[in-house]
Amino acid sequence: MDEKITIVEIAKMANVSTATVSRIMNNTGKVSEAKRKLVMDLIDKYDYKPSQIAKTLKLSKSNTVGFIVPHINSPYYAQLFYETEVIAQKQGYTLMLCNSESDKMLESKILKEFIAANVRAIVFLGGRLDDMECGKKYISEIENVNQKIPIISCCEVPNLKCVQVYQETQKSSGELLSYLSKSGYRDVALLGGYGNIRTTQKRREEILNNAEKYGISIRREIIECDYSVSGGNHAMQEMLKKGEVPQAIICINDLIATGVLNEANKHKLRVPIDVAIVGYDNLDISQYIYPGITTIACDYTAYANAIVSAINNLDNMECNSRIPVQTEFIVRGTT
Amino acid sequence: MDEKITIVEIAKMANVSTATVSRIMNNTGKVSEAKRKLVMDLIDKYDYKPSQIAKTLKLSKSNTVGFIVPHINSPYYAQLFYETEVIAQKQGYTLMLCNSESDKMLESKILKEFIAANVRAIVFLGGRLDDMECGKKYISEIENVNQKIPIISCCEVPNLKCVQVYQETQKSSGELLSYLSKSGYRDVALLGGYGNIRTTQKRREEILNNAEKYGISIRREIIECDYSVSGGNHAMQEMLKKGEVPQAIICINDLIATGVLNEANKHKLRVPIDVAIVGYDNLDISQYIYPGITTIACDYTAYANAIVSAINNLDNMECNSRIPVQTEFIVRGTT
DNA sequence: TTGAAAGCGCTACCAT
DNA sequence: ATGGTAGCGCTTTCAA
Repeated sequence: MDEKITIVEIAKMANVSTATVSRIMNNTGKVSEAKRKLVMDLIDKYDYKPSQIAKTLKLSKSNTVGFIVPHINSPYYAQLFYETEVIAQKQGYTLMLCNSESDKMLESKILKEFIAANVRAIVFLGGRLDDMECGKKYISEIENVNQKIPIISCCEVPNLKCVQVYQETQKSSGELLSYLSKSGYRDVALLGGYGNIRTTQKRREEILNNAEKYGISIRREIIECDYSVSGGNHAMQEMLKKGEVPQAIICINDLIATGVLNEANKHKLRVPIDVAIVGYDNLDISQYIYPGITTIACDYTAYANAIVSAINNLDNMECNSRIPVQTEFIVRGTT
Repeated sequence: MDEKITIVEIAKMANVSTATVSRIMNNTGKVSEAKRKLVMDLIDKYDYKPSQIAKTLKLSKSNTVGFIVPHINSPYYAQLFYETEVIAQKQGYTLMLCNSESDKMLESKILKEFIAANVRAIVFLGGRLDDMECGKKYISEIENVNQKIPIISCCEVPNLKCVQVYQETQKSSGELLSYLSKSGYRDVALLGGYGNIRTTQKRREEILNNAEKYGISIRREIIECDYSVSGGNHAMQEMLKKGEVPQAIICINDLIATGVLNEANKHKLRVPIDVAIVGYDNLDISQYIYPGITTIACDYTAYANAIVSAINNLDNMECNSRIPVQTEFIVRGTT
């Protein structure tokens, strides 16, 4: 292993103090042009980069951001993390990423690790914040941590005191209903997800509460399933078993919609003639999977920008900020 | 913001020295049972967790690992990262994840950030290491960094002095050819990827060099495309335009295979009767997309275990270690 | 068994 | 314009 070079070595070689080197690197305070040049050359020559560890300890302020997702191998989280990291990286942040499996114990462990790592902020997705049945103590843990390190919740949680950045699907769900109505779909079913998940419940209610005014009837029964392609497969199998297929199925995300589409293909149902399919999120594959999934699209770039902006403005931000990110309704081949 | 509690506060409240608190937390040195209990209670009460930053600075050894991928929104990288993080987390590591876009400048920037963050090790995927046309200076940068921080290359790179963990597809590609032969596929094409990418070239050669002995003829022309579903779509369109479709298409990964499958569906080709499709990697969706993609499967868990083991054993490891991870040939509906 | 104190690499205050 | 130095929170050696 090579010796790691420090500010002391640079200072010695340049015959200046560490203070001067520090000033030069951070552009703080006046330094003569001669010394600046001398020191910069040394920095270049030795490819010196100051220790973020020491800097963080000294300033008690790091450029690291903690990111918690249930599982990054789910394309929605992967896409959002991707966009966020790309933007954050350009602004000098480095992201730590942990999978929580939506397990509250593990979430707590990760939260503690992030505190110990002195991260600048914590971006929190899924898990307890998305769970309406989550116990009070887990929510207050969030608020306690938020006293030490700002938490950005990517779920809208009433009464939770922390910055919240989330998708606003209200307008799009109206457009979806309007479109379905105009296209002649009257018998429509909701499918997938679980009722205790905030995001899911919100999407369902937006549909349920507005369908009537578009002359659409939503089936009473909602077949639930987990948020994956196989979830969609199973749910569609169940629907097929139970009887008549509706004219259109609104799946609670694109992964489930993909599973439903597969299952429809398998059973020789023609999409969208025999059954239309709609999803949410607009995953990358949704546009490439034949015949293309009609979806209420997340604007990942806007979402990521909102998150990074929030991180940048943490100091002058209401602890109660609510930052909605607008979605967009996109029509493709499945409707 | 709450005051962050430190070892000094704990020590004061317990009327002991910080040395004693440190000994208790780390189980190093003898401490009387009375003091141990006293201090432990305080630690619990205040939910105290020592600053990893200070610890890292002091010990010049962190529990952070740097992970570089071209783009985490690609399911192969997401799955591998996921498995690795889950295992690493259990062993006390925290992972930093950066997207390089396979951009060599950005890779260099990230490498420097990881050094500044004093990460324990760097796991490097894709980009320059997978590029046979990569200039010498970028490779020697890897070796230079490796002098300071161990790099684990997830690509087999001849002559590169660093630990290398990679998929070994040799055996599986034999099984694939044998299977295709027995199933009566004689006219087979390779499709997708780029010839300058090591992993791709290796896969192609394994097929090309062994097809004959199984009585299979591989088409001369390889239509290239990027490693995505849309890449597969386009490549298949091109193949369709050029003329007769082969009996089977070996796609260089499952994403491309998915695109090819979609395009086949779109053109009413029956899979596998009119054309059979094979992929590599065994992504999650490969088993759910109807009718299921036949693939040479990556064993993600084994791969992740190999990576974390390597991180654990870095000290007593040859700087030239080569750690192959065996793949498995899986037959599904597309053949 | 325990404590005092040096020092990890850096920044910023206080002098000059 | 420049340097000396305290101190961020921790571990570990040295003494007692």
